[in-house]
Amino acid sequence: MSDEPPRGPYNLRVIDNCFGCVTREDGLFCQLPQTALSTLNNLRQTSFYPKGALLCVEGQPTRGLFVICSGQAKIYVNSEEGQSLTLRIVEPGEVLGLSSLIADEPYPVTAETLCPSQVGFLPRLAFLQLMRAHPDVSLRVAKHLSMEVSKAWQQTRMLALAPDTHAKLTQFLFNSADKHGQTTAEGLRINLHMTHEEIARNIGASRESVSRLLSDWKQREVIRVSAGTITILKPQELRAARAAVSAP
Amino acid sequence: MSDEPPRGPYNLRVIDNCFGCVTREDGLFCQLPQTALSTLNNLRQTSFYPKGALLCVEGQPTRGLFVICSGQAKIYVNSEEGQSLTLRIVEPGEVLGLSSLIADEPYPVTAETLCPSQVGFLPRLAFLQLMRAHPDVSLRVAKHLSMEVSKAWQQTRMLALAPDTHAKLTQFLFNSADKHGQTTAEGLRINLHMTHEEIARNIGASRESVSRLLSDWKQREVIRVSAGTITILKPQELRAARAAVSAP
DNA sequence: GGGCCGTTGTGACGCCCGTCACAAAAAGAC
DNA sequence: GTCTTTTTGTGACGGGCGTCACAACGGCCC
Repeated sequence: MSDEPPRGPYNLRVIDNCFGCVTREDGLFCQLPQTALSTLNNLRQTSFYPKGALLCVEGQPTRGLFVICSGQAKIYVNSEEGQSLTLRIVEPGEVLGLSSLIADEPYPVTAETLCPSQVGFLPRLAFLQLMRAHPDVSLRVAKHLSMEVSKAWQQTRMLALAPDTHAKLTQFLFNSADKHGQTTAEGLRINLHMTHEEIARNIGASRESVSRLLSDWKQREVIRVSAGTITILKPQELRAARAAVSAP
Repeated sequence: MSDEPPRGPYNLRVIDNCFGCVTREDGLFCQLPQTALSTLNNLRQTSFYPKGALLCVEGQPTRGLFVICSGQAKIYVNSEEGQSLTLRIVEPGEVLGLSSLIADEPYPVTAETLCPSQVGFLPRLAFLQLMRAHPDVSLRVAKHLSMEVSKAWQQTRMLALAPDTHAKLTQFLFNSADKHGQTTAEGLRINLHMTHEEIARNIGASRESVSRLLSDWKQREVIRVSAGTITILKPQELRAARAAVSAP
């Protein structure tokens, strides 16, 4: 179509200022006074990254704040043994690196784009000045960080308190459903474009365990799997899980 | 001594205002302008709790912010199966409940005093007003929350990325050493007034595993244990651990 | 000192799950 | 289409660790 707006690198739809960006109502920078938003818009630099680009690397000094305008990024940490644990997927409108920027610490995690993405960047000092100049920004930052704390504890809870892999995978599916799920006649449909390997990294388990559990559930018709989506047919049976396993 | 100040309940030394309290340089409320500190001092209520008192309970609405003036509290979460995981020990000068207050969520954790403690309390709304009135407070809150985020991720990392219990216990000892440790001629001395059971809860392991590991290390003279203190005699051997186990 | 209770030390057992190995299937590349 | 690479499905194996069980030890209060 000739009236389509021009596309940027990687054929991404370009988001060229912060004013019209209403990706999320609860984003860090949404609903700020016009003056703050305007300053913000002048400060920001925008870049386009291919899939697999590293936005920041664990241990490197915090240069600034990233805002995912479009696309997705995953944040993860690596153990000495080489295995990695995915902590969170950052969606459009969300920010990345806020806590380490303010605490003045190195990035505690690595962030990698999952698909071609447009990413805004705010240099560290500029952002700190913005915070000082606009108390509203500080308040929003505080609120945002609170949500991060809450998510972090939830994650810890999920990983450490789950009695077994089964519970973790179940939890993971329901969490994903909360984010990208939709209720259909059949059941809860989840758009999950992840390999078993990636799921395994999210819950701190091995790829084989994930495969085994999923195929077991498929056989028992608790879930249905098809190209990138998982449908939970019997949610209650999934939760009951442990009892079902010990039954004959 | 007759010139000792009078003691409060539980024979605690009473801290009766925020001005002289210099427990920590990096506390949430330290180094604030006098006006903010003064408002703060007027708002706060102080209570004394015995050992084992629950300051807040997981899932309950957030009533306000706690400040540990003296004593200690542990924060923990419970799994459905009844086992609990200790997330952190809150020391004098630190606060508790900040993130859920700002995010306007229920307390995500339970907090319990570990010994008789003096605890300050700031009601939710009063604190939010204070934040709005004093941008400095917002900034400090943001900084504080950043540190909480960083601690939370570290914890997650420790719990989920450790290959085995050995690694977790080792990590736990070195973390404790960073907090309460002192270097002596023998080695790194740690003041740990915790039972094996409590340690186990900190690292998400069973009491027996902790006992077994510690007594193994005692026999091999890697550590020395005496009434409430553990001394690490051979730090490098502790870290090497896994290799040593598979050796004949 | 004796009794009681909380803590610690250890053995036995079993199961979950991580690892290795390899085959089947699916998805791209050309 | 064929070839290659990635993803998925399963079997076998073994080790770590959680659980149960019980004994030994120590502190504390009468």
